[in-house]
Amino acid sequence: MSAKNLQRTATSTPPAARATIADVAREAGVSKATVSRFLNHRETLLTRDIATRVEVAIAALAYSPSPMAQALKRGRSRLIGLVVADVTNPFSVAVLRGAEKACQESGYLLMLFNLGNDSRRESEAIEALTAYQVEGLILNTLGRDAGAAAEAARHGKPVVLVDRRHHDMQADFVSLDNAGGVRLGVQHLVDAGYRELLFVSQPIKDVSSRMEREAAFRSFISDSAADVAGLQGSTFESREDDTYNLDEALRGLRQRAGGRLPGVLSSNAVVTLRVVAAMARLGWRFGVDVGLVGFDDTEWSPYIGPGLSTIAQPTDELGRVAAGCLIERLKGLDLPPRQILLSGRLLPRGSSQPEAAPVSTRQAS
Amino acid sequence: MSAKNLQRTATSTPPAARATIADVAREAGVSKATVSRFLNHRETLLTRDIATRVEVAIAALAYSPSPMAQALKRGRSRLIGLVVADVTNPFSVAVLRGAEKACQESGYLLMLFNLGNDSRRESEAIEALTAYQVEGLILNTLGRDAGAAAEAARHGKPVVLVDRRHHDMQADFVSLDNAGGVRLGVQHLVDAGYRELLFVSQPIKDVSSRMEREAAFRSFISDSAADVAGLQGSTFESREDDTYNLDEALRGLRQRAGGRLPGVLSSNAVVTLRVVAAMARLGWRFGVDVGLVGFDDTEWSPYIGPGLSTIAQPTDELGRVAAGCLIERLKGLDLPPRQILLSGRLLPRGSSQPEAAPVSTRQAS
DNA sequence: TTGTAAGCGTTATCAA
DNA sequence: TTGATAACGCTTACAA
Repeated sequence: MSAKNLQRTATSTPPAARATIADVAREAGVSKATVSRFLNHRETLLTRDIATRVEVAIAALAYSPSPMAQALKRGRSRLIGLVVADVTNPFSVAVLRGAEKACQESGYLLMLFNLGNDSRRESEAIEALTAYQVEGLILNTLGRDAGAAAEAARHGKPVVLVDRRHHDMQADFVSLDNAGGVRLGVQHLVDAGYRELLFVSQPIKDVSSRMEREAAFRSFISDSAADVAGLQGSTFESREDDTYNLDEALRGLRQRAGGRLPGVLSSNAVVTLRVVAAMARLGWRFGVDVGLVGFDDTEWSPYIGPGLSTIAQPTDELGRVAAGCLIERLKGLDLPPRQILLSGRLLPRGSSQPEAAPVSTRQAS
Repeated sequence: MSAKNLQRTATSTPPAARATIADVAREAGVSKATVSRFLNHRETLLTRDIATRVEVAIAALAYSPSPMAQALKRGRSRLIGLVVADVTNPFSVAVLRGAEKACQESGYLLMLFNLGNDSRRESEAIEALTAYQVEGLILNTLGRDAGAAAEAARHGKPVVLVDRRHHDMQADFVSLDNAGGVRLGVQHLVDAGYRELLFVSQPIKDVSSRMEREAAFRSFISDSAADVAGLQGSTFESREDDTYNLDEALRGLRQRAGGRLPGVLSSNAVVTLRVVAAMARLGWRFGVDVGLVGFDDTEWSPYIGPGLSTIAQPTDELGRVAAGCLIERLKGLDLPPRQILLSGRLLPRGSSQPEAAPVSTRQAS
């Protein structure tokens, strides 16, 4: 037993260093190369006797290889970089969660970089992450500064985009089927009798998912105009803290509706909350005064007013699939860029029922 | 200009390798050591002439040092490990956000490991993270399997605990002032006239923050019994999906209250949501039928019923302070373990007003 | 002030 | 089948 080993088993608290491959080699009386072979090619190439000696030594020293050193040597780090535009966004968190899980299951660790909604830092993030030799990147970002991600892809690092497309980037893309989700929501509003519809989103800028949802909304309205008498639609972009214009937009909506029922489709949970706040300010009731269906189901959706109808995204699934795509690529899958669109699920609740239901019939998800 | 450099500037897409210190040395016509000195000791030790040559070469090759190699050599990785019991928990996310920000500001990157509420994987997490040479750990975990974290600390890696104490662990601890928060909440309920109080929490097990809050609740009640006529308190542990017992607990509360006002103090956002669901099932109104103050302010708190009164935790601050503590230690600060308790803030809303207020007087945070 | 060389913990290429 | 030995990209004695 080596001195190091004694230290390790002793109950005193000297800052015991991790055992290295050299320690194991010494302990087992073999060369470092042999230990390395045991680790990487286990069954093949090794005498039974030697193998067990190494095995014992490894156990005795509680040795585990240094991923850092491995990364340096192999170029592979077992690290995956995740860049999110905003960790505060519940959607991002859910993706994060799914991705982290999938990574763990495949033995990868996640390095996280949060942009805090400052899209200028995107290349900084990608830079930092690639410096650490991450093997691939999952991006839930705007891709404003296209160079950075493209650069990573050019370095041969696979990239997966989640929810937000980058303009000119050839990469796997995982997202909700936005058009389908919109159809689900709008059709539901129409079926419930709402006719004057308003699509409310955050500023659309270059966020692909918002653009797609708005486009789908517009085309649904024009496609259905013939079949559904009196169906009208318009759109509104809500800015943070600009309560005035949102209130006005809702007032306008009701006015335009006239005798018809006014309904809102909100483009995500953040917007939904703003609409909720506006309704409270106006003293209006969901369903009765204005109908609502919103993207993103949250834990609190069932408990706001009569319950908020939502289009739930399979968020965990999105994260998991994104990580899965990446890991497939890392395993060598060589395919042209894929698009994977997952379907949303409509959860109808009181906010899309024109007649107020008694409180006790609220339905949870 | 070297061949490598040409590759880099060309617009074709060969998987251009990152420039290394050797490339820079060659380009500048100096030794690797000189380049390294320029990087680490810039001002001192270098001739003006050589320094600029190196500087130019670095710029030309867009060189940046490999943190992996640096880590291997120095033992320091500029990496901080964060282990959270559950990324789904909004509190954890908020801490995550604050911590990530502080880390970024100090040039550290965060490696994330989510336990998904499986506390048995805690040592696995710490193991994985320390293998990557993280310089320190931020733990928002139960610390059931005490060995792992203690091991890390013994390896000389500073550890900061957030929100949850580990039983026998000597480490910096950052948390809400739970006792103060409870006093804030209970005093508010008492002032509003509620007399029969119930503290509802998730199963307490070994979660220190829950234990502390319950203890504070109990002692507040017994301390105030003399001054406040008819003040009574009890506690209830709510299990997931066990709606029956929660409903019963609330019914019991109202029954015990008799002519007095019944009030609930819920121990975190998760529990608050369960209480909200129970109230909906029972068809009771917040404030009027049962008063409520809950730990954790959320974006949706103002919009549930008459608005939920909450005790807001300075979550971002907690994360930032935790990371700050760690970074101080990494810079060499040598102090005995500290406890840093931050105060909560009471946000009174309709749920703690015995008389129902008109909808329009809801106050947002 | 600069260069040479050893070494951090691995893996891979060669001989043996 | 096993063992030296040379990298991987960097830092740091030690020499010059």
